Amino acid sequence: MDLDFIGGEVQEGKQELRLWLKLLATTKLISQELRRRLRSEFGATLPQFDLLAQLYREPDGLRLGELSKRTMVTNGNVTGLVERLETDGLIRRVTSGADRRVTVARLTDEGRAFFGRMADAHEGWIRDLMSDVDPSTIRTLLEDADTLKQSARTHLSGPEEG
Amino acid sequence: MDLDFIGGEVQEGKQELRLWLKLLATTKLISQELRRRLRSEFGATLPQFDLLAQLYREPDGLRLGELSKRTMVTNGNVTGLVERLETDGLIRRVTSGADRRVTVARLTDEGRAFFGRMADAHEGWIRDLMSDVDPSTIRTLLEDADTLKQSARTHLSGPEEG
DNA sequence: TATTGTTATACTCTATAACTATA
DNA sequence: TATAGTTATAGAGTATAACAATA
Repeated sequence: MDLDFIGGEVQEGKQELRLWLKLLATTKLISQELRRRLRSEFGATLPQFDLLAQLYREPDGLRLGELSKRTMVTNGNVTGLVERLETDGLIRRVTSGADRRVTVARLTDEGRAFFGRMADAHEGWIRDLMSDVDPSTIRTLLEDADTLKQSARTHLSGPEEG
Repeated sequence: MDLDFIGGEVQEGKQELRLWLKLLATTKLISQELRRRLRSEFGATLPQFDLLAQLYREPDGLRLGELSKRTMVTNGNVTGLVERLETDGLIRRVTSGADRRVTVARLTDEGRAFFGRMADAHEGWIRDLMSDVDPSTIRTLLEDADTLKQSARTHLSGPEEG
């Protein structure tokens, strides 16, 4: 509320805003490119890719609620996403024996193979898009982005657990 | 293409992917929070906020094509966005006298006042969400994110100019 | 009563392409 | 012919809330 200047140059409070706008523009640029390629080469969307990636790491599958948390997609919308992927034969839903309210989704063999191919291509695209950024900057960004994420998570308004 | 190890620890090629996933998760987390607050407190969406921000900086307004480039929204979709905002009385479209194909959008007085309030709140939310990140990290992130953006822009597949 | 997942709804965004009018 | 913007359309994502089955 008092003075916001450092060396008379920049308003400190504005730096956060500038950073956010930059981050938003950057991820939007990259996201659009990846979306375009995912669609044209694999007929997939980014949320679908994200959901499959979560299942790829979990051979035993995940409960839909857990999938919802990890992908940051609401329960209701996860149902829709999962349905489309199941229709495509990439994943399968199984009702748990222990607690019959619980549904577990897991990749089918076809889904696993398909995601493997897609993830390889995706990784190449990312590497290509970042090819002018040197490794030390990549590492720094990774760390700093993590710090940022933690900070944001701490200051969410909703009843998040973290 | 040869060896991908640094100190035997991490595959270098994977770091880019890790960074991307982290960035995506972070911006998604923050975006969702901002979207929630923009909607509940101002009845606005993020793309609308972005579009208004562009016009806020340009008192003389912007041609729709230019607005489309800056917001990274296609021409056709800019029309829809602009129409909603015009209906709300926040912006106005004027056909250029010189070249009658050209339409210029600019903020109304009401739109300017409204965006001013919204931007203030928005800036506060950002500052709050980033409050655990120290200023030097903010600056580093800003620079590195810019490097990343430039790299991505250079390696887009489409016929982009930059 | 609380939890898990589904259904329903309304709105917005996204992508593509065909179209109109100007130039 | 090329450009600026509009219209049309289809498909997904997003948010909210009500609901059914199960615990």
